[in-house]
Amino acid sequence: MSHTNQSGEAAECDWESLITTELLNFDSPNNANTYRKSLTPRTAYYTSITSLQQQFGCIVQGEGNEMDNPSTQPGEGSCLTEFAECQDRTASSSQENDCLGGTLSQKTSSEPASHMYRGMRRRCLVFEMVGGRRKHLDENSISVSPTLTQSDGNTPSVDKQPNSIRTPSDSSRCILPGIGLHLNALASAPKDLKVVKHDASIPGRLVIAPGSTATFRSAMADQDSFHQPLALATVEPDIDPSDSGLPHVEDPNQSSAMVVYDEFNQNSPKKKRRRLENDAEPEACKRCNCKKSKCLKLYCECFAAGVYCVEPCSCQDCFNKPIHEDTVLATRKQIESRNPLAFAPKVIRSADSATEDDSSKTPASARHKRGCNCKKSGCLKKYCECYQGGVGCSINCRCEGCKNAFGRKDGSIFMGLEAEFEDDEIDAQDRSSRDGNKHKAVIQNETEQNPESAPPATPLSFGRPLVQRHSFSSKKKPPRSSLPTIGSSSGLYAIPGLVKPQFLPPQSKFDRHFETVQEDELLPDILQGNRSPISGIKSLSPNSKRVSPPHSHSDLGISPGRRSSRKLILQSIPSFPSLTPQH
DNA sequence: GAGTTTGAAACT
DNA sequence: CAGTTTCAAACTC
Repeated sequence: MSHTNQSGEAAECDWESLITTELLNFDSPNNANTYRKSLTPRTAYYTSITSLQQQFGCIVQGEGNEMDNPSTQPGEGSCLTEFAECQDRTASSSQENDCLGGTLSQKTSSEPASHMYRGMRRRCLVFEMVGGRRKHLDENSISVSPTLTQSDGNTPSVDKQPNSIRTPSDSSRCILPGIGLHLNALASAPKDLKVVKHDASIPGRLVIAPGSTATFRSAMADQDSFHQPLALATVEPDIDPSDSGLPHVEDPNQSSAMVVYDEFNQNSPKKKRRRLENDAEPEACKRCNCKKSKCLKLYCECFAAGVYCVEPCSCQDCFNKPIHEDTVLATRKQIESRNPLAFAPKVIRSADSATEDDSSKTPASARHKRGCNCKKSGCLKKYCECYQGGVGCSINCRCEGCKNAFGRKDGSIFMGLEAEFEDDEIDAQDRSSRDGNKHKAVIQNETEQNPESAPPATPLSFGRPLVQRHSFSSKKKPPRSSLPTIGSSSGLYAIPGLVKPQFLPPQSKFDRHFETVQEDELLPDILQGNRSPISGIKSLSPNSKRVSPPHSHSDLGISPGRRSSRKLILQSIPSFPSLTPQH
């Protein structure tokens, strides 16, 4: 939706133009070869490209027939359909938002596997587009790998992407756009849709989503400006792959599907990095600074995020590049063999968080998968993965002296609320440190508070950025109004089930540009249908207890006993007007 | 910008 | 599984 705006069609036109141009570039044999080169072995990769092409082609041509491909894989078909609708709507320039949120949710019924993939669709309009395009390719006798197909289902919403891509003036085509979870983080956020400005420094990135079922390649076609950025975004399944029926993406192929991004980034990492830092929107992409790991270990944020290192990185001896795809994949596989969840999102968002009501956004809705092990930071600094991910600590955490503003491990689930009271306990020091981290969060608040205005906007709010979202006022502890926000952060993660927190860029980076994505958009059907108890402050459905298994109490960071208390707390909170958009 | 702190990742 | 080392981000000055 980001691309849609008040300007309505005008904007759309620009977008199309841009895309068209990029597409052409991409299509050119030379360019195509370039991209294929590194991925050639990988069907997925190829597919991705194809998808990309299709995507753009679709946009350019304005085709709406993607829909006629119901037979495609579950996620895909629906995606196409939705996408088509979105396009239509967009064309009419009237309901961009619907596209993202309404459309997706509404369409579900028509889809075969809709139930399963619904969540995915929401998150990935972009992918949907891809899917559509893919279909196209198929017609053109281009084989699409299954992997890709799956990917499509997860594709991020097109709406958002377009914006990012489209910025007319943007030199950077960073496609941050879409990104899957991981990408999200990278790409994300930063882009203020309205200001659609891309950080040139963030050329395309390869995103390898470990578990991602969907891979999206944004075509940042403009290679010139982007240094060949082919961004591929992969989205992870909202739910456990097994649940969705989607294969876990450990498949190398899938991994391979990445954005092929540039090989040009290698020069002067420091300069690049510096440039990025100074850049107005440095936050756009993740950048590492690895010196010894060759960017082939989880120490490397890029690698861990499933993306290739890019120009902005200051890494040394980096192997996390398309040219070393095989190495990357092999390493990745090795790591996964050791720990299958190594590349899985670290933050698990509980179902409830996805509630549509802003009020329902609870901080506790998401929790770190493994929990942190902080000893000295009090879980108040980004050293803490929980804190960094914008989620509260849970019983899974082994932290000491937990003061996580998003929720303490001891059970203070609802930071927002409790924070008010508990914060008192927090010494000034803690606060200051917290404030420092959240300095920019405040800005975000407005956006969150007016999700509707912003949401569509976020081209990709995907991503890590959530942290930022938890904005407390920079100067104070989290205001009540912010409570929801806190919770929402998790919501930002596109996937209700899984998110990649680790990639959340520093808050500071995101805050500014961050645009809210409605959680519900991302919320999988399952979650919606069955809201966890926590789900909603406002709405506690009878089914509230039917929480999806994955979201155990532990996930929520609440012990069974605590659950009830938490619930009470939430319920006690009527609603947060500020957070609840009134339109 | 350099140095320190921190905690995850990796290793033993 | 626990302890130690390595690593790079986060943070401080």
